[in-house]
Amino acid sequence: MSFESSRTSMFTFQSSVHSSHVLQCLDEQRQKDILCDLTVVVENRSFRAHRSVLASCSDYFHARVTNHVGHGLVISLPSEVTVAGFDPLLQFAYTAKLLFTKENILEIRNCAIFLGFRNLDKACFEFLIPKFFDSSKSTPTVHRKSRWKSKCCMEKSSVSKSSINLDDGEDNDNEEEERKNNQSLDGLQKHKGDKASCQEAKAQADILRSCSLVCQEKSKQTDYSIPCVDNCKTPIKEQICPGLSSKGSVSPATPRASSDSTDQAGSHCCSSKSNLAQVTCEKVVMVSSCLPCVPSLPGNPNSLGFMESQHLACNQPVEAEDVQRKGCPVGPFEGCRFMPLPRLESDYQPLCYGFPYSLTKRDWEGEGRRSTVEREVAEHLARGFWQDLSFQTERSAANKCANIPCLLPLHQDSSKEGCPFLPELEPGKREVPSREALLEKSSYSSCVQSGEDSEFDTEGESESCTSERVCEVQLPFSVEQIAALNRNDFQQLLKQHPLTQEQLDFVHDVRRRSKNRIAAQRCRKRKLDCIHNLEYEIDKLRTEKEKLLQEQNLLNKLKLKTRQSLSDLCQWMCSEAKLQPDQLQMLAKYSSPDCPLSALVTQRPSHSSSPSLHDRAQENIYPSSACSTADTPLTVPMTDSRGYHLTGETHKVPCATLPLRPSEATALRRLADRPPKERDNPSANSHVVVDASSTCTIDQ
DNA sequence: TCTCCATGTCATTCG
DNA sequence: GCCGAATGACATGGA
Repeated sequence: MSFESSRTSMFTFQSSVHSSHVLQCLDEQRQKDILCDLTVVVENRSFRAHRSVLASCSDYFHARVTNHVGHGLVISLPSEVTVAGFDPLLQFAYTAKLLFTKENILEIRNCAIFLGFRNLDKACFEFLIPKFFDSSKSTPTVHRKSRWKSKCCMEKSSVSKSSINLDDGEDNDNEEEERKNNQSLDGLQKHKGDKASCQEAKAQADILRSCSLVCQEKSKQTDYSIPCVDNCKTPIKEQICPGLSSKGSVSPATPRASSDSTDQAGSHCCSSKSNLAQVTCEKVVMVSSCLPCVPSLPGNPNSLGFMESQHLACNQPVEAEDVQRKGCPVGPFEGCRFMPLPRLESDYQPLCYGFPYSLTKRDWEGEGRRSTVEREVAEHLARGFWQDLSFQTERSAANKCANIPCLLPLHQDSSKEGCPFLPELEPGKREVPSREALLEKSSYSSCVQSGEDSEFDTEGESESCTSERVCEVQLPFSVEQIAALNRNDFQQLLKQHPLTQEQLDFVHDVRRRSKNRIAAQRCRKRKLDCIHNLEYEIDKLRTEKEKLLQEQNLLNKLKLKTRQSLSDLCQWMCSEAKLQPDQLQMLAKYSSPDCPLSALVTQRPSHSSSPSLHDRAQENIYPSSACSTADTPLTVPMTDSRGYHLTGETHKVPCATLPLRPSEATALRRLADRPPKERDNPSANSHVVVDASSTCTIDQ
């Protein structure tokens, strides 16, 4: 398909359609029993197939049919292989899609291991089975190497009797003989490491070597539709990355009529609508081939769906961002990918041709909304794709690309490692093809929904990619560039690539929406952060408020006690001073209504009615918090039972500071400044000292 | 069937 | 006038 000449003039055309078309035709032939040269009997049920196809997918079949000449080969599989397990594998061999349910995945896996089906072990089973089943349950370990292969190609010390029979080259139509062979195979597998078997194997080393050579030769072959684990470094570009041709060019989107297989597979797994509804969450289709070009992204399990409905189109584009950023993904999963099946039977619609993945509308629209298993599967596969590259990206970035329907020049920034999908390119020479080359060699086709009705509403619409609904835009650069470049660089890019108005509109629209999408995400994140901050502030203020209220209550109590103490003190002083009513009124005049002195106007002090200050002090009515220490005692003159002062006797009350209003302080000052003779009080030597801070200190 | 939530997109405003 | 960012409003689909 390709030819090479000098490097300057060499061109390579690589069809992205061919492999899929061949596989599809083979499947159709199989269904019509055309050119089928093999009959596989499983549980008394016959399956017609092409030995070359099965040999390409299965080590077991490869070993069984390689040296077989002639037609009419009948291979009866042992009891370990069941119809439920083999039928999906056969479908997989012809469609690269494996449909399975939680119920039959174990059977499929066992059959796959037994038959040595490639591309299924780690990518499919190692993760899914533990996920499907309770982790507490012991899930069988999936062997990376098939039993058959491990025996035939790796364990050269053992050989089975069937190997001998395989080499005889005779048609073996005898079912009984086949069964014997199968039993031999089974016995070989079951008694791995068996000493006797090893000895027997040594005795038949030549036959084993023959088998080993067959396997090795097979591994070297690259013309299999499904890349092998062992030869993943040299897969057929066309098959694995159909949209990619050499030199980093991209072939036109792949028209692929795979709906039949998908529908058939879907109907196969779901015989009834009710059953379908029950198992949809667990039903996964695994697709091999082409998938590395449309990888899922780590941290973005939802990117499986990729395309929004608005962007669904027939020639679904390749996720160029991923390819660009990570290069051609080559991982242990060999391009396998899981896609949940539609949840409803009605969703089994004819698929959109042109894209290597047969996805229904719902599959593509399901971005961001998948079940847990689906997400985990996607994450698993995504990690598998990129784990070696340690690629990290945010979901936004994934969405950014996932929603942008644009075919891109692949491997513009491929992995530094050798990209097996670009075997013709030397490292460091993977350049972005020129615009002319791109447009000439391939179609960087981007199907963009031109209208609002971008969904595949009907089956007919889903199959058709009419020009009324879809406009195809070819771009010489990637969507990632469109979205990621700054303004100047973006303008520079546009200058470098003269675009049509349609292309410009598309590019600007993509850029605008991409920017806006990210902005919206930022905006929402800010909102959430703001809300969280406000909640924190609210809690903080509430706590502070409670604290202040408690302090306020304490101060109120202290205030009441202090006022009461002052009132008592004033009463005592007035009684001691024997103030006249006019004098009391004068005091009240300078006091506020809530001043204790105002009570004196209407209430004549009475020695008997109110306890003396001494008594109050003895009762320790003064709050300790407001009382002074011994350094600032409140010295109260002692009085006798009649109220007269006992000259020279004082009593220190542990309260010194009494908050007074200015008017009160003034009144007290005047009272204190009265000449002793004006006071009919023998204790003329007692006086009141009022300091400037309006606190009253009574001293003698 | 309704509600909630996440997300993308559009329209608008502002710098 | 263009562009980017921010944001409200709306639509959509899954849970």
